[in-house]
Amino acid sequence: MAASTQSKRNTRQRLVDASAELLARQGYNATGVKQIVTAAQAPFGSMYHFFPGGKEQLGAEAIRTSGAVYEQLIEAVFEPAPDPVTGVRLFFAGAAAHLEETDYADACPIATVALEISSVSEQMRQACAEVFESWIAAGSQRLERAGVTPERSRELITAMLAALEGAFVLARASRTTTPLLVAGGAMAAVVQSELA
Amino acid sequence: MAASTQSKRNTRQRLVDASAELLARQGYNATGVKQIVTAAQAPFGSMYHFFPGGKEQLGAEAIRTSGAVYEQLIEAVFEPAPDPVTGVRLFFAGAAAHLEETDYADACPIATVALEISSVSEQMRQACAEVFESWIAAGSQRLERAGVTPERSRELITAMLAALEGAFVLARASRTTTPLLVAGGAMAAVVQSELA
DNA sequence: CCAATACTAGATTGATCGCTCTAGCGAGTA
DNA sequence: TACTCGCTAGAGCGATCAATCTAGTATTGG
Repeated sequence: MAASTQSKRNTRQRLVDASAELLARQGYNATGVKQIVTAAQAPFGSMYHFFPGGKEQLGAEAIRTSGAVYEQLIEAVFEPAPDPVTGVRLFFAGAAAHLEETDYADACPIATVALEISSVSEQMRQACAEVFESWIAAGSQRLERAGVTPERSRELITAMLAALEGAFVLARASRTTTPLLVAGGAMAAVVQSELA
Repeated sequence: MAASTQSKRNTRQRLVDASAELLARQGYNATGVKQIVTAAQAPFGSMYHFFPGGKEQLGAEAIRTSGAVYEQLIEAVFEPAPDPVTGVRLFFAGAAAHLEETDYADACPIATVALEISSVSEQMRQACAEVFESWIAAGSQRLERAGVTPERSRELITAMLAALEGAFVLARASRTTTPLLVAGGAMAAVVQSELA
């Protein structure tokens, strides 16, 4: 029974993980169900066994998983920073480095899907919205600890996330990391003046 | 000859215009060739007559056209502003209003395509990059006239465009205009401190 | 008026899409 | 051993994809 549950978890989880990666790199429409099960090394039949809602259900779960993983990642990057301002800089610089290392493939794991699908699938749109919301909430807490009011923290983090997402768009199109560095600089200045 | 050239221009142009609109709303992968010719009320055969490079060539041209149209639009929105700071605010507020009016369908005409396709089609990626570049160049000129150095203008406009694009992503996912308003406020502050 | 060219028209192709379906495997229970 | 049931396995469905192909109609220059 333990082994059975284990293998079940594995197959299911492999499907979600493979989806998360493919969705991040190619978006929703360009990713086929067949491609997902192949990448996950999962049997085709299992996909509709675990996800009777089909591609959409699997996609929504993959988005939420990506969201949770990246929330941890955000925390990890901010943690070693001595203050919020250098934290912001480090964060954008880290994103730039990672983007370049992956040949401009790994940007935001859900942005492409969010743009593609928000007007088509309410289920997927909601998943994306929840992930963004959780990121904003996590970031806000961090700023509040630095002495910023809750409302203002939320505004600043929302603006920061927007700058990050947009910089990813520009960076992927231009194959340059400058948008990330420049946007990071601008947002660092905003946070700076807020703390002063 | 005049009539012939006219009709030729019309059919070709209708294909480009219809593509531009569909690409903006649905992205590249979700937009079918059949859907384009139907929307353009153009004969299917004409599409491959005018665009032997197929969907990709038509897409690239549509992106460039959208870019040119929106560049005019940007200028028009900034024109009546008394100073750059209120110009920024007006711009983001206008984008928010328009997004809401179109039920969150009309955001950036090329962002979705840029994210979807930048890692797949070099031709399309380049078209998107050129459009972003032209927007940045146009915006920079405007800031330079307010007394900011060319390099700094470029940086500020790049950050502003990033904030705008990212705010669109968040706004479409959350079906809220607050990301646009908040990002606009943050960028207005940045420009403000630059001019002071 | 005729030949050449530009454009229209849509049937058709092969590939791929998401998904359903039936059949059977294998581990746990009685 | 028999039975159940979670899961595997993949053939195959109808639909749709981008693109090609052959005919055809206008329009043009000679």
